[in-house]
Amino acid sequence: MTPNFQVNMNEYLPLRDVVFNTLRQAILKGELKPGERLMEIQLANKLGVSRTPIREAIRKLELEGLVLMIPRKGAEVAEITEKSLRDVLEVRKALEELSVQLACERITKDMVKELEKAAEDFRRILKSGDVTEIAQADVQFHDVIYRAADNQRLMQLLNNLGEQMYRYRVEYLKNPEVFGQLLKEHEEIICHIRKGEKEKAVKIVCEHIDNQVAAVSDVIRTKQG
Amino acid sequence: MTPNFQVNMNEYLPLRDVVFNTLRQAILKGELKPGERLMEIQLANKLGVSRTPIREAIRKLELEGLVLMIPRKGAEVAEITEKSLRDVLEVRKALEELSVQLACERITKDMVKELEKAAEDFRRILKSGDVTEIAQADVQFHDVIYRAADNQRLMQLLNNLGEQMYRYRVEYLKNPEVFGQLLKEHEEIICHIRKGEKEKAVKIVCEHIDNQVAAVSDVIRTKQG
DNA sequence: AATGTTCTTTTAGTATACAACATTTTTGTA
DNA sequence: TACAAAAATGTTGTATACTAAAAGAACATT
Repeated sequence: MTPNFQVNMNEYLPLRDVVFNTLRQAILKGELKPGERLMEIQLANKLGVSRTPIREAIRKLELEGLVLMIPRKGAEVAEITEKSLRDVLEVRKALEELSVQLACERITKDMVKELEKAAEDFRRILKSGDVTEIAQADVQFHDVIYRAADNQRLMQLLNNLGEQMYRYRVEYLKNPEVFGQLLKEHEEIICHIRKGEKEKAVKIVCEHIDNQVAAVSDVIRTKQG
Repeated sequence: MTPNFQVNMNEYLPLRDVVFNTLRQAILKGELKPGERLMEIQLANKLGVSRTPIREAIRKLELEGLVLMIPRKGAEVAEITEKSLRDVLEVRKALEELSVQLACERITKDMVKELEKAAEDFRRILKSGDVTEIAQADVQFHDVIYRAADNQRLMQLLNNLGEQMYRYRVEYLKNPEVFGQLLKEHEEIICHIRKGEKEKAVKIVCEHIDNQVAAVSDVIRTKQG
């Protein structure tokens, strides 16, 4: 179910990737705040490694746009403005549309079953009320759609864009009113995908994202204002 | 008068970025072929630097999908399959659509002028017949549209996706029949953007990309078959 | 007191050394 | 001759040392 987290004990992970994931999570969860400097020696000591893996991890974060490099000065966590978030969401909407369109065309019987199972899991976890778990279950559901779309590159980009919004998605889910809405949207999406009704499925996804855009904008404005 | 050191600052590029650009160009131009191993010491000697900047450059190429890392083995130039290219083009089409849509909504008078100038340049360079220059002028034209869309993230992704196709775009342009077609499409796009005719502009762009998909697929099949 | 200069400290940029691991080759035995 | 085990070779992964540059503090000069 979760190929990304099925960690094989025999599988080797270079330190740079461990550091990369650690720093990324820290940034996305807000533990490292925008504007904060990332000092190599300090981070190296804190994580118990040398500067080399730290540097290589920062190079990757740089290309992801999560950190900003200032020549001969160092790296700092990139600022997140309302505009930068709007930018991300515009792109994400276009790509979510594409993924659901492709899923309609390419989904297999097995994938439909997986999708139904993901929706079932989501429904169950929704009752628990644990925001983190709900967010994860929501990601799972969308991940099945991404895989059904059968486009590696698209999946990679969507995962990336999704993670960029991590902290805001959690805020958004703290409002229990959206639960029912989300569930309904999931059901509708499944229904349309199963029947291959491309236009209708795309329409639902658009609304889905638009709702998020509105909610997230609220969160941002509230935080800043 | 105190000399201005800020200009010098801007001219400074870390070695890793020089290496990054160099390797990237080499891969995109086909000098480094798919499957070829990237050995750090060898590259370091060749470029006259130490291993560190080479490694950091490879980290960035890795995240761009241009090289594939095999743990404890090293980096190799990523294979380009017909499927991986189809994947890229599907995403690119969705994002080009988005960019032209946004451009219709947001373009300024100055930008319209820039766009006309870019089209004019393209027309002029087309006559020279130099494929590399034509490709560059085409990129310029699209770049103006990207900027008019006023979405940083979108621009970054489109530039990246565009570069992935560099070598195939050049092949595509070797067929002089496409020149007239391209020019016509540019004119039409400008016309529609100026009038803010979103749907029509999007339609042209779709055709534009679809043509490229067909042409590139041909090139791939010919090379492989 | 304000300003300018120099020295110290800190940090990134780069090179190199060393260890862990994988692959290949060689050698010994059946 | 074939096959397996062990050594040799080469490459990456990680740590550290060295250099250059920028920021900040202290001191001197006006």
